[in-house]
Amino acid sequence: MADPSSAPRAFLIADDHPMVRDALRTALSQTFPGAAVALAGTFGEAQAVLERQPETDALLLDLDMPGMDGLTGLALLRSEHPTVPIIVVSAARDGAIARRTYDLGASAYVDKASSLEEIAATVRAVLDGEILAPPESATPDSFAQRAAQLTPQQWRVLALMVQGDQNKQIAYKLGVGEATVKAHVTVILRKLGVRSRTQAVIEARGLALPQA
Amino acid sequence: MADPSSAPRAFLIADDHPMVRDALRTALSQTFPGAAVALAGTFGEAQAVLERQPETDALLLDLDMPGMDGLTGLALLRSEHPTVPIIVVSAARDGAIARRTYDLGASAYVDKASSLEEIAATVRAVLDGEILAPPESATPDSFAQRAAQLTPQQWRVLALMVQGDQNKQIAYKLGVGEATVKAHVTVILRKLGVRSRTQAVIEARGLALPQA
DNA sequence: AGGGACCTCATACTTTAGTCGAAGGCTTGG
DNA sequence: CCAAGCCTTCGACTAAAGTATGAGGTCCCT
Repeated sequence: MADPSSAPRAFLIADDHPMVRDALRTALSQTFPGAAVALAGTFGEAQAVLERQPETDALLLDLDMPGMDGLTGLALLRSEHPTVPIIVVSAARDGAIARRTYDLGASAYVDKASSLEEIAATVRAVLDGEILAPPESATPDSFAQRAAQLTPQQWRVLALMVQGDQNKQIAYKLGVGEATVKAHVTVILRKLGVRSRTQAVIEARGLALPQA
Repeated sequence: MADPSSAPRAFLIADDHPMVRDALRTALSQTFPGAAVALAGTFGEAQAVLERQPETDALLLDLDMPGMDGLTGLALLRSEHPTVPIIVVSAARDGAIARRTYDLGASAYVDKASSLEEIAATVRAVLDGEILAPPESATPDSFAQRAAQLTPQQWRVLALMVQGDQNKQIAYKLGVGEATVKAHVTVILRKLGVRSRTQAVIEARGLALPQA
């Protein structure tokens, strides 16, 4: 470990709690001297930062952030920037969620109750190329797996569907025609294995919040 | 106000997230040099610390901590140590909760999304003897209120909508015509103040699983 | 240069969703 | 009694959602 790999690291911390951001930034700065740490407090900010800085070495992502509906946002970031490793930092001590984050391509999952040392160690492991073991995907046909088949634009459409937007509004927000949105919706419904927009929204929301 | 009151301050931070504890401790140490900051990760620990150190100048208390049932724990601490000002630090951006914390004797309520500077300012204000005024009056019309106006049959329809059923299926399950179901849906949407079935389902599910 | 995945859009169509007006039953109070 | 109000029901109509087919464009990989 006597590796002074002075490659300057670039990180992005996405969390809506300033306190958590500060704590994580401090931890990363100490563990990786000279690292550039970007901060984002909303889903949109995180997207913008990644857009400007695609070479980010790791993204520490909080699932409970304004603008991203739980795992939907994670999936969208993953499909937009497949090369950026994402370390999910969540308060949910629910094992099921952890498993689904792996299904959606997260590199690691750490509980917010972890110490900063543990988190730093996890980041280091991810930078070393490890993908912390997905604990045996039990459900062979989980919704998360089906959802992982969506393309970036399809995720964007789904994200807006989940917010209750209609096709016309989605088309406007994405700057495309309504026909295009409909085409995407059709594919989304087929990929998710549901028969209506409402069912898709229910399932996608189930990604964010544990089932009832 | 040019008071270099060098009286060494004593604080207690009660939060189950180590990161949050660290961040708050750092903030307090910088704002109040020489301050003694105790930490607690559970309700029981907080109780023990207060028992040993009844002269605590302020307690920063997270409502979501193991051992205390939300506001119940706050009330208990208040009755055990009426002289210790309590600053509630919560993630719930629900105005109703904030109001109730004041009812139970909290000196201040700050959102976890606040910056460390804001929190430090709040602590200073409380030390100066202020009890921050319980702000806004009301949740003007919560979704629950709106939903309470539904008739029994409308509730049945909504319950099936929330499960992803289509009007035709709902009609069959309730033994009525599809036109009837549609009529109910129209009224439901108006009462809930939404413009589409999807939005109604989103809101209704948020009612069952209260969370962000 | 070709194949493939993705995004885009148009047109035409079927199905579902949602609105409007109206009727009948039911209870309540003047 | 009977009128007023609410609930339920429904048909006819308009709007939105979803499907099918085809097609043109970019980008990337081989």
